[in-house]
Amino acid sequence: MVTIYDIAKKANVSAMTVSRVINKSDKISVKTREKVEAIIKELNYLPNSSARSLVSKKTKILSLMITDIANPFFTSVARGAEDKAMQMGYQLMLCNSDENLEKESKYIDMLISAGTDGVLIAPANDSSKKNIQTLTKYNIPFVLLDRHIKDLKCDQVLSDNETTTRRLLEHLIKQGHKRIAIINGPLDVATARERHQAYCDTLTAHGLEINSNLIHQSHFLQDSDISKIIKKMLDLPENERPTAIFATSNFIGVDTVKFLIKYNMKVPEDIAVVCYDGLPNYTESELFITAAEQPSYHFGYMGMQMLIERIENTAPEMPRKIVLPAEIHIRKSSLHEIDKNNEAPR
Amino acid sequence: MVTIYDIAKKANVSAMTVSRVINKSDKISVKTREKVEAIIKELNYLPNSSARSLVSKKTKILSLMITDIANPFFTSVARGAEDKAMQMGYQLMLCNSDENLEKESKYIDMLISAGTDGVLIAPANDSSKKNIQTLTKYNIPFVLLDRHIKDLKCDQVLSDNETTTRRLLEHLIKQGHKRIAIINGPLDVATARERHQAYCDTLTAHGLEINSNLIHQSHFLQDSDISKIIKKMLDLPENERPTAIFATSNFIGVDTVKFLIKYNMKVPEDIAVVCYDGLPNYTESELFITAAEQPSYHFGYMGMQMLIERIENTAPEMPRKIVLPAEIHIRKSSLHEIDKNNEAPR
DNA sequence: CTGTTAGCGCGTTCAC
DNA sequence: GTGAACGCGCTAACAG
Repeated sequence: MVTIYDIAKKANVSAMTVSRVINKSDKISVKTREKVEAIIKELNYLPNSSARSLVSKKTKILSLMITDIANPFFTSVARGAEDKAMQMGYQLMLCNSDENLEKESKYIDMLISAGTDGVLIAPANDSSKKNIQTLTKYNIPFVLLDRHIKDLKCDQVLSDNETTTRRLLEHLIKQGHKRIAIINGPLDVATARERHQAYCDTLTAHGLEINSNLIHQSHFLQDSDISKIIKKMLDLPENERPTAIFATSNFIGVDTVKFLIKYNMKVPEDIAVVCYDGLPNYTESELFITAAEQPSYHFGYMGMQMLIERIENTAPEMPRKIVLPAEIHIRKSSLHEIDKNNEAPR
Repeated sequence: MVTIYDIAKKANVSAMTVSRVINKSDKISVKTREKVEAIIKELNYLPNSSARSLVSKKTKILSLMITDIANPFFTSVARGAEDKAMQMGYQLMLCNSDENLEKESKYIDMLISAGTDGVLIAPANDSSKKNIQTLTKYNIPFVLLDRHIKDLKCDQVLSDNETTTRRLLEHLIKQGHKRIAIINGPLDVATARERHQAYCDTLTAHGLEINSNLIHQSHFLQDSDISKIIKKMLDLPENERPTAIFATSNFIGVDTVKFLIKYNMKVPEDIAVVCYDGLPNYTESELFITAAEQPSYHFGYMGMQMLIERIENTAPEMPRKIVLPAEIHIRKSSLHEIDKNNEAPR
């Protein structure tokens, strides 16, 4: 391994001078700088980050903690985060918590041990607060991604859950739907809770009843057990069955449609579906599900930007909150005027 | 920051004893071990990886270099790689080269500087050899992923390009197709080259002519300019037009179908399509494109496993080569007996 | 402008 | 079983 001493010896200068050249100190004569730089190139010298970090307490490593890289939302977040990190001269450490607190905790410990400069984190759920406070104990800056945590003062980049949910539901209401179900993630996750609240508020505001038979929780991972939930709702008497379903995540939305069809329901004729968050259009066909498309790349990109600004002390003292709007794309899964006569009296 | 000295002082032992406890040395009395362990827990001590690395020359950081995390193939690879790394107590550094040699080179330098213990790498192209040799110069183990590089002795986990290509084409040939086009990635990428070779070999073996008007190269990123290529082929006289197209990657396949439809061609009636590598089925509908589905998760998982075995010296001296088979899924895009009379004489 | 000294936190080496 | 001294590669602080 080549060290600054090897360079120093060959250049007839001290190690300190080499260090100064590497760190672009300006108090170096042009002649020695050029001499040293030439030898650095010749010997293919690359600084040892461990040694540097030991002194500087900085690693130039940032971390991204997400709950599932297989979810296209987070894939795109990762892409954005990585682009920004790279651009600013940082490396990115990737961590998948699988919505699991213990895994998250283990990762946090590893990240602290590795000396990460900062963490962009989508917490598994509200109890992640404890894991995040471990970061605080070590003075490691972090930015909350997608999922808010109560009473945690920090930078965050979030989705506009209230507005987006309301707009999706009002689209359904405008189509004549009165019995709208929600299939949600666990309520100890902020996004699920906020979407739940907005769901209740919007129905109430439009004079619609909130029926607990139409409110269901699953989870956000890919194999969420939607089948049972659908079955349960289809078993309701016809005049209590939902005529529309609000799915609060991409995977939930896809599975909802899948199982509706499996149980011989027509979408949107029998039951309409709208979905919070979209999926990439890989297929040749038109997209089918009405979805609130999120700017996922920017979640990662802007989250990283805030994190780096925080680390490099170019950010204002005050915590910043970025709320990214979603774009509602109305598609076939919700485009069907329901038959008003079919509506049973309440 | 808590150090072993803080622990030592509180436990009335030397730092060395603490170090031995942490590293699970057996030459420690049970009593002191327990005392030290209690204080470690109490003080939330986490070892400083930089200091450790400086001494041990190991970081417990592995790296994954891929060309695009937005490509579902690599997303899944990343998932597999991360799972294995985590399981074995390593952290994963993620790098996107964007099929770009310079970006790849810059990343390699960063990784060396960061002291990565090993790299699982899908090289951008044949010229990546130089970047990879930099790793060798620093004695950093690596495993080639997906893309072979000539005369590079190393562990590799690859796709069975020859067999898979042949089976896809023979399926088309069996359907009666005689003019089969190929839309490929750049030929300085091993997978593209091998699929090209297998394409030529298979056609020849079946007595079909190899027509340069039906051989096209684009690239593997998402916005590959397939439109022009399709247009060019549709501009051929009817009796020279392809009746089927072999797309050598998932994104190419999707775009091929998309633009065929855009130019008013019916798939598969006018032109059939088969594709090397699949895409996740997010939609409610049946998948459409006939595809060779690759076990992408295992590319990552097994690649990491080989890498770790190499690092921990539990691997045989000899380089290992794992070839993972793809599963051919025949779907609608290629299920149409072509009209034999429509075949022009040659 | 350049060099010397000391120390970052830990593990290796060699004593006891 | 335990401890003291040294050095990993680098940079901050000071000296010249």
